[in-house]
Amino acid sequence: MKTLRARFKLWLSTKDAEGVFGDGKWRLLQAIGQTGSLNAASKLLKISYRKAWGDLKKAQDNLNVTLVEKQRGGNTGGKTVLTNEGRKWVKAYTKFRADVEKQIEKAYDKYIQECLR
Amino acid sequence: MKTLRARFKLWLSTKDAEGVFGDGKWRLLQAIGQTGSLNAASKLLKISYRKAWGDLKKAQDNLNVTLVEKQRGGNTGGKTVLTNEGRKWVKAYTKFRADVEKQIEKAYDKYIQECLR
DNA sequence: AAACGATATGTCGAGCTGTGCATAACGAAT
DNA sequence: ATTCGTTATGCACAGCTCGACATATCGTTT
Repeated sequence: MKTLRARFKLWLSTKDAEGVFGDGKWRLLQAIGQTGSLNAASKLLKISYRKAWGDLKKAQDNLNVTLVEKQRGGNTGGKTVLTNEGRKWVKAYTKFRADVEKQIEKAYDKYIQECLR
Repeated sequence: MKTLRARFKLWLSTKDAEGVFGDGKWRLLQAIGQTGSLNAASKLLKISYRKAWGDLKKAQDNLNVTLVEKQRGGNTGGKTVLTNEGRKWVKAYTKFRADVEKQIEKAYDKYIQECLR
């Protein structure tokens, strides 16, 4: 038996749309929070701007929540910053995800490790 | 805000191979247990025999565990049945998965529901 | 008004995964 | 020996996702 480790993906869906919020969008919001720009955030995460933009749109459209405030123009070209709502989501998902990860580790030790002994 | 629900994917990986065991392979083993045949199992799950066979191989190769006993030939053509080891894995993963699902529900209620109120 | 950099959005191609198809190999029962 | 249904395995094709390009738009600053 090789050494195993539990892995997971976690996300939220609505009735009509799958993957409305998850790790990717969570990281994106965090990066936006750090950089104040969607463009910079995409570079930070090493994903295409195209995808970052699409992900953000998908989240906001389906959740009907304003996560960020976007602004075009200006000498800096524009910016994208988190709203309070957006920050609240980041915080909530951070806790959610951390808790789930921990529980999975525990469940793994309890049920899977058992089987390998 | 639309109604949300938490979703997840769960699986096990080794250092060299990703997705060595997970929901798909778990269901496959269950189906093999029910039908006594890899071919029948793939039909039951509505996946191609090609994939079912590949999945099973991947699991066994990477886990170094004999999950099933395969037999070719005979008037029935052949069969595939679970070994004790295989049954043990099914049971362990069943509990593991159920536990994780429950914990995720709880974490969702605790951290996400909170945010939406 | 000109310029600059970020947002906004469509499109084509590359990569991955799974399905379908084709073909062997197998071996107990007849 | 022939038959029959299953396991075994390669390969070409379809669908989907994401990345790379290509533009268009916007609006503050100079």
